[in-house]
Amino acid sequence: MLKELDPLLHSQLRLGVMSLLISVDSAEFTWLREKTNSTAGNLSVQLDKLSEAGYLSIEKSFKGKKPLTTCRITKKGLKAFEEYVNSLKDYIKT
Amino acid sequence: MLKELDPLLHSQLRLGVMSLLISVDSAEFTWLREKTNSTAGNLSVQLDKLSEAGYLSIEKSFKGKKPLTTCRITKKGLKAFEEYVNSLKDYIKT
DNA sequence: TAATTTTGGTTTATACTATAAACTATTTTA
DNA sequence: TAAAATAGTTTATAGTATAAACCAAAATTA
Repeated sequence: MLKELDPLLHSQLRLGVMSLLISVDSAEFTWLREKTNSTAGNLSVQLDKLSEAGYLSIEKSFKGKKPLTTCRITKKGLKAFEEYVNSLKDYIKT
Repeated sequence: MLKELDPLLHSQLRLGVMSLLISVDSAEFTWLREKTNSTAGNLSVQLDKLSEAGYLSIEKSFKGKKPLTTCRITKKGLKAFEEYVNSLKDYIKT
């Protein structure tokens, strides 16, 4: 029987964000936006969802005088990501 | 830059169906329903979508006196699946 | 044999989701 | 100082996944 896929991660943009975050210490909102090629609004919403789930932490500060949103994957997020990938493998092994 | 993920395949149930279909010659509705652990209604809708996209073919016949829906992946479907998996790899390589 | 349940689905209503458009506040530029 | 750019957030909407409701026939049961 095929496993369930964490619906929070089974979304192109959120998965992209998590994927990017696992390979860096932290990432700025604007960088994530560029890398995922998403709109700011969509990214903002999806970051909130991941944050509320405890999959990433968001820190709001300033870079000079401009707002700066910094994201970091959490332990919980990493675990969820790994589990998701693991479940997904059943679906994509050809 | 992360690639687009074919939205038709980026759905748990549809991906599950396609995943099952690549390893068999053909599959009956009821078998797909059991394997994916889905409701008949949901499966019916998702099969229609895959069929309309040309990703699978649906043949309706009778097994004895009972209706029988048989599904087969198409060449187009196989190609789309392979492309999806390929794109997905960028997201999940850890 | 009449009523009930099961089988094998389809159609449809609804709740949820992703997404972009509209907006805010500040800063930079012309 | 007016206009445009930056760095986002909020919100409206279109699209999607899903199950509930439904249908017809067959099988079972009483």
